[in-house]
Amino acid sequence: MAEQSRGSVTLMDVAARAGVSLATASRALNGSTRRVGDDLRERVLAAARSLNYAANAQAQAMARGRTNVVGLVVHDIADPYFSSIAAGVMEAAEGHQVLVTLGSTLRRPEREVEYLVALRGQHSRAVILAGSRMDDSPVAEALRREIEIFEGDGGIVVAISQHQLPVDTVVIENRLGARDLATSLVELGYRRFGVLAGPDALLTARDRVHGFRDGLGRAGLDLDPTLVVHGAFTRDGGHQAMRSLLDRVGELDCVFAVNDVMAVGAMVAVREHGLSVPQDLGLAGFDDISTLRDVNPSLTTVRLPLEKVGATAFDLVQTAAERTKPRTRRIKGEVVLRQSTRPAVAS
Amino acid sequence: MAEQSRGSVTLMDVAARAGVSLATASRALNGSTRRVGDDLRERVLAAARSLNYAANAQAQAMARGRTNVVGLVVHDIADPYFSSIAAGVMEAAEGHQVLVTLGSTLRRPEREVEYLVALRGQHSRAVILAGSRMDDSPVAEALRREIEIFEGDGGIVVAISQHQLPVDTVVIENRLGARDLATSLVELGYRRFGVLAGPDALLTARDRVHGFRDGLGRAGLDLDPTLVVHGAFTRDGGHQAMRSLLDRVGELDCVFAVNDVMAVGAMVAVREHGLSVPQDLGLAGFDDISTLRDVNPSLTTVRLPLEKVGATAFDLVQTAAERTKPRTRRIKGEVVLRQSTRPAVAS
DNA sequence: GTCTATCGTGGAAGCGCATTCCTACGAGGA
DNA sequence: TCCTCGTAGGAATGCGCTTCCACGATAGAC
Repeated sequence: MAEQSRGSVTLMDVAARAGVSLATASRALNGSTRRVGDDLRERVLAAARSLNYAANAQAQAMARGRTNVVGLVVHDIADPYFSSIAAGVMEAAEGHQVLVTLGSTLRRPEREVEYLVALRGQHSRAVILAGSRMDDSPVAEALRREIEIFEGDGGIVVAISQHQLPVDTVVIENRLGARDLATSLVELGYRRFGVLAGPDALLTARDRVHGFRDGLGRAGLDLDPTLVVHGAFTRDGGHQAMRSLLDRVGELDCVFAVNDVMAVGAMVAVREHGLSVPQDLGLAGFDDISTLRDVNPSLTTVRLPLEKVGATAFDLVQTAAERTKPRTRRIKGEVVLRQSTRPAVAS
Repeated sequence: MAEQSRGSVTLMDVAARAGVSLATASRALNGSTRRVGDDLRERVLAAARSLNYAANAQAQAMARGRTNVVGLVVHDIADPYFSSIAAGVMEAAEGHQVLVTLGSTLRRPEREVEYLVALRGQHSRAVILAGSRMDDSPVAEALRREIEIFEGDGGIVVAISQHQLPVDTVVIENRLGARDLATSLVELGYRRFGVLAGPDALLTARDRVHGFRDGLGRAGLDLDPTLVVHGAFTRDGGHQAMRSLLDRVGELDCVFAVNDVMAVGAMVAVREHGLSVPQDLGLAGFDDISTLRDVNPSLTTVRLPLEKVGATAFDLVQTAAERTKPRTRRIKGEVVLRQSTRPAVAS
């Protein structure tokens, strides 16, 4: 029997209908340290139900002085890398009575700061910054400053990617993964590598290049700097970067794109050029984006458990109370060799 | 010169530092009908800046009686279909002073209702339900009821997909798109079709099958019901469904998967069976998911402007005040013929 | 049988802000 | 010079809720 009154139903309405005080109604609905008699509790719950009562979350937040909103800030939600992480966060949050709000910076780093301010206004319990750090000191400085304020207000900040900020961080082992990949590729017999390196300012991209060079170095190989071309971290970026490498394709036997999306773009560029992967050129990516697992030839890459990354970040949020100093959780990637790097090694 | 005090900075702190009253500080910061002298305004703004003041959003919401939170509820944020829509919504929301909160139902329809309740508690200005309606009367009934309550509280509800609810809706022309696709495939010379149909309860899937059958019918062709197999709306669902069709592959010359993700799974199944697309079998999908545009052979599909869908939904939210009855915005798909349906027609 | 913990309940304060109402002040007309 | 009107600033109220405190009743201890 829903009784719709003008405006929304308040706790007072519920209390009145149940014939109890505001305090009792509140205690019955949200359970507190105080106990409420069974009969009254029942009456209150029944009243709430019949009135379709939904507690006003802002009023609760104000009265309690805290909320259970967790902000998640990503660079681009349409990018499967981030949407996988987001899915991991949301799944982990499931059943924990928290509301996840999602912000997308559209790849503009200064928006990260804006979101942080907005989330502070919301009195967010925590914010998860899920994107590569940038090599951009003014913005980084502003971010650092705003984080300090946010934490000063009692908020929790968790970062995903590099440990560049003095906060709990889920570190993705980009260097290690790229190094292992390089090692594996050398084992397969490749010797002359090109790299599609992504934006230079993006630390994730840079780490992967460094790690890759490292791995080659351990095998006694050099990476020719002129064969490292930068480009956007997207499919088109990979496509363009690969094209600019095509006239030197004779000097290469394998190309490493610093993420899968770029690798797919590169694969198209190679094909358009009349060459074949892996017959004419090996190709490897990074991330193991699940929607790209079925490209043909299937892509050699470094598998990153992205949903686990998100879940780990959420776990850091949940356990932040006990921390005394910034914690680090390392997530490793695992090389997955598939068809794009040698017919014989088809997975 | 940030002065960090215990707890967060309130408007009262700002007013005190500027040497004005609370009321004046509020008016200076948010501009109201009333004017504030220039000197005082300057003082207030300077004080706010130096204290790193961020207005408490819940307090504002409570005092004003409304918020600028817009809830977006999707079935699965890791699915590129939904993440594209989400990106469209968020981009459209950019600069409109609204906070988008994202909920993922993990494909459990009853969670849509739960989110609606939570968002009502948040006093959300609006909620966008971005997922196919289900053919599930108890849940649908509960949803309908909760929508009524939500709207009774002054909230705006916008749906994306089918116009099954009495709310503003962005209708995706699934039937029309599938019909056009069928027509195009018949023009290409295909005659004997199989369909990987997705879950039967999902109206989006069902509409696409119906539309496809419709298109065939117009060409005088029948769709053998035993060649329509259901399965999950995912890559693996497509893979399995295709496998179950493989023993009858001799009776087929083309398969329509009701979305791209399933089509990709199907393509793998076909390949694993030792057959080739399109030489042995044509294959078409639906959605034109951008990350899947580079599969090889490239996929014939129906392009859906998903970001535009999201943007349109947001526009409906923004213009909801003027509506007198549920509005409908129709978004059409466009057939894109690529390599998966005939070597000669490579795009 | 009285006295003191204990527990369930109600009253009321206060969270931070927008906003209404009120006051004081200055300017302009008579 | 006096009165009136317009305007800028301040005090106070209330949004819906949690929680501290007070109070009465009940139960256990002596």
